[in-house]
Amino acid sequence: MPKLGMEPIRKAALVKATIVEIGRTGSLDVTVSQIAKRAGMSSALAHHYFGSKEDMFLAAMRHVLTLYGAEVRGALAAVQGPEARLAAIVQASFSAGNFRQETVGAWLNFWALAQTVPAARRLHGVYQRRLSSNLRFCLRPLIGARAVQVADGLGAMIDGLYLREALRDGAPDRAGAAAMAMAYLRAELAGAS
Amino acid sequence: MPKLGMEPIRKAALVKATIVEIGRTGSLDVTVSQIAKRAGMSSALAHHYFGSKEDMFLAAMRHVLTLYGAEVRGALAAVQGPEARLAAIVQASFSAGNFRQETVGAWLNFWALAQTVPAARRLHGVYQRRLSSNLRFCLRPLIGARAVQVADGLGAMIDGLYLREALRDGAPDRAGAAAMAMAYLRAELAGAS
DNA sequence: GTTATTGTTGATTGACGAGTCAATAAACTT
DNA sequence: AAGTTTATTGACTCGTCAATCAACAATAAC
Repeated sequence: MPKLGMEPIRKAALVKATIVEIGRTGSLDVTVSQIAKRAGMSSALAHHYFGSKEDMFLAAMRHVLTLYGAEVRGALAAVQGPEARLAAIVQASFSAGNFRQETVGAWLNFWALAQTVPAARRLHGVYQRRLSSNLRFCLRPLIGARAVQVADGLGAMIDGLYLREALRDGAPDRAGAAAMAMAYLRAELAGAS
Repeated sequence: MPKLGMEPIRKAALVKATIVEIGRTGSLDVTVSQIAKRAGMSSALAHHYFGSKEDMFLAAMRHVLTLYGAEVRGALAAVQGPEARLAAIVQASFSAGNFRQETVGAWLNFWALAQTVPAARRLHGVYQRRLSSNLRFCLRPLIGARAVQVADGLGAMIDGLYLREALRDGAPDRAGAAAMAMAYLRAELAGAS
């Protein structure tokens, strides 16, 4: 019973299933069959829409990064003033949407993927630079030249908190992670040496 | 020409080769043959000494963690006073021995491994707790109850800096990474709210 | 010098998984 | 209604790789 216009629906389902499956098993060694099954179709169909497994991974990574970017942009649109905007970025980074077990697990594996697959590395680079630029933009009026370093530091801390979340036993601690990043920020803003 | 007493030598060679090969390819998808070849023996011999590939990975991870732990312990033995000891831990974390491309690449993949393999997760947990405990011990006399949070924060930042190192293009920046961690520390120690 | 014990490998097995293909079926086109 | 395009899958190919095995070599033990 082939309805037309399935392509976007199936692709979206596959992307979602890829993220879930990677997050669930905590590994990039998921088979196309597993993903396809979770998305409710045959592996052949998955290959039909995405040429290869790598394409599926890249689409999934792009999706995760897009969601994150959208959340940050949304949060930024709602507030004004450098401090509030910084807080918004941090909050978005640890929002309920992004900072869940499966997504964080996927992140960790995408990082590993970026080590090997050039396209993944490029993708990661784009988003890292975008975040860095956002942070610098907010920090500059507050601490001038030190903005560059603090932006890098905050970025590293956020990544580190994601990493630790992925390896934590027990429930995710969004509030704790966000508080930790904010504490760092407050400390760096206070000591304006 | 079988000389006796080969076991420890071969095992050590395999462990080293495992780390190099994982770091070089940036992935856990290295074949036993690749590792064995780099260690100068047949894959069958590798299986003879380590029962399975997973055992090889675990031994390699254990080795990396042991080296790191030894470096920290060595650095701690040389200095006294909380501030100096904290600086020593940070320095050791970014020492030339630990903070090189291939080792950092291996770390990232071990993190991914810890997501899936319980033994790897336990191993990682042990070392994370040990580091955390070391940091808290130094921080307590300086900032009291806040020591717990700052120790966690510093740990996350160090992990984050490792992560970013693994995905950086270009030469490693030990000094920069260490400076960033120290800046965080200084900021948190200064604002003793 | 015969019998373990340890070291070593080439060849083989067995499983698994990515990607292809041929076939079927429904929907749109003209 | 004949032809084209899109959707869909079961079956198949082909390669890879972890793990095993059978055999051989050298040293030690008795």
